[in-house]
Formats: sequence, structure tokens, C-alpha cells
Amino acid sequence: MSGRDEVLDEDGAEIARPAGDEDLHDDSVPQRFRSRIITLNSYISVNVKRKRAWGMKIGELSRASGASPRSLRYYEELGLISSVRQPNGYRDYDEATVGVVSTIKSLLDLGFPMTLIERVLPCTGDAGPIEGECSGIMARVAEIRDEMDDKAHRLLETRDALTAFLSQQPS
DNA sequence: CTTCTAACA
DNA sequence: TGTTAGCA
Repeated sequence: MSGRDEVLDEDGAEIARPAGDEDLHDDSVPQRFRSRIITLNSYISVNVKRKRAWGMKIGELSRASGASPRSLRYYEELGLISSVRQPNGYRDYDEATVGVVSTIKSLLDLGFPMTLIERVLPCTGDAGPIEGECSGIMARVAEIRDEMDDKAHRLLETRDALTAFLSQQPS
């Protein structure tokens, strides 16, 4: 173990060159860079111990979330999810993104238009720091909640009507 | 084979 | 949102 061996990811790409302790005490390394080296070292050690230097590529996230790569790029374009780029230009997603995508899919499932999700997600903090004024969007969300109440009631009525209808049918 | 961007029968 | 083209 030289401490200077290349660190490779699962695909064999070089991801970083870990600095050994000698670098931290070597006067050739300006002290203003040492904190960065320490940060890099801890980042590398954490990820290498997890046997994974990077997060997940779009294909993995796609399989894990059930969303198509096309959708994932679209969500990212809308700012719903984010990613960093690997040296090769490939998107690198944090594992936590799977949860955000699940949220998006759930809202989409419930009939929320992408345009609304685009404005609501930033207010949940899931897609990053809460920014902007959310009051307007929250008012709209409350409106939708009330509409849901109506739909729920009508749905129950229809269900009961169907039950009554079925019980009248001859066996 | 996978990903990327841009564009559209 | 899918799909396809042309690269890397």
C-alpha cells in the first residue's frame, strides 16, 4: 500500500489520487491546500470503504426508481433532481435521489401535473434547500387538497352505488 | 454496451 | 414521454 495507488471505480476509471500523510507534512504542499487534501481523503476513504467511489449512473437510477432515463434527464432539466458529472461526462446521482424520484412518481400518479410538481418540490426541501416564496404554491396545494376531498367523497358514493348495484344482480 | 445531446413520424 | 441519430 503506497497510499498513492490510483483509486478506481467499478468501471476501472481513475477517480482520484489519494494523498498520503506525507503530503500533509510536506512543505511542498502549501498549507492553504491541506484542508482540501484532508477533505478529499475523507471523501475517498468514505466512498472506497463503501466500495463505491461515485453514486449511481442514470441507468442504475432508472432501474432503481422505475423512471426512464429520458424522464430522469427531464426531471433534472426542470431542477427536480440534480447530479454531478463524472470525468467522462456521465451523470452521477446520489443514492438519495431514488427517494426524490419516488416522490415525483407518486405525485404524477395522483394526477399532479409536472408543472405543479416543478413548483412544489423546491418547497419540500427534498430537491435541495428551500428557496423562494412558497406561500403562493402552498395556497394552490391547499386548493388541490380540497379538490381531493371532493373527489374522495364522490368516489365513496360511487363505490357504494356500485355495491348496491351488484347486490341487486341475480346470482 | 451505456451515456450524451438534440430533435421529431 | 418515447425514440432516434451520431458521438465518445
